[in-house]
Amino acid sequence: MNKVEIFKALSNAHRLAIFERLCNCCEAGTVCSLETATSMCVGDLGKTLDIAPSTVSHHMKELYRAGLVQMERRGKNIDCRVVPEALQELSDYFKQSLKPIKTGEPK
Amino acid sequence: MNKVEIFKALSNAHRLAIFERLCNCCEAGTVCSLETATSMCVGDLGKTLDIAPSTVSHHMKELYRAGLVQMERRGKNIDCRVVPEALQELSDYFKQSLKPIKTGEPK
DNA sequence: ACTATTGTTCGAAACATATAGAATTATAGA
DNA sequence: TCTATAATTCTATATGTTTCGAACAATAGT
Repeated sequence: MNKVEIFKALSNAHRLAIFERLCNCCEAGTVCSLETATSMCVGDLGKTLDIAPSTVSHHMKELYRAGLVQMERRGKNIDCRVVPEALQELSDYFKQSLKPIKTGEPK
Repeated sequence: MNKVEIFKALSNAHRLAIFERLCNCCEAGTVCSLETATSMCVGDLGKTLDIAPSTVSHHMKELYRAGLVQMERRGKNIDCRVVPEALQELSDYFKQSLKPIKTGEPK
């Protein structure tokens, strides 16, 4: 899990929007656990972003290479979903940095 | 707190190294809470990274603009330290994305 | 005041990224 | 098989980023 690649993937406004959309792809007013989370296809993810399909595709590739999303063909569409382990690891990464308590004598 | 700017700041290997060094600036074998955490000066942060001082300075500016670090002059040096609230917020950001549970009927 | 130390700012070169459009691939349905 | 839809790959261009060195600024000590 390469942190630089991950942060690079999230460092673009369009990609972050796509990523967040995938994180919140449950419809309002529904129970949405990780198991029941709906996926979204590449076309849907690009909507309202005002960028070309080829650009959306490129951004998805970056998110995929960073290990943030999974992609799987389902018919004509390609289902995209967030990799929950990545979210967990990132949450832990910052939480751990927050509490660098080590054993021993204080300075 | 602009997420894109934050991830952009962490998306470079040198800047991430500087950031992590600041997160772990307590010496091994010491108790190191946020209050007692030592700061590091710009020069120290650049050591072992093999980049010019002007480049380190530029990277610090990026981390500062993103709100990830504080900087304060102390004599000839400029003390740098991580902003703990930023770490907390980032940890929460990913944790929250991990559990997008909403009330209502399942799909 | 002079000097050494520590950082910053500026300008230029090298490198990387974002984007669109055209051509291409894969699938589903008539 | 032909057509429409969904997405990717490729190519080119415009824009941003990283980096260094030189010049500058601020501080501390002599």
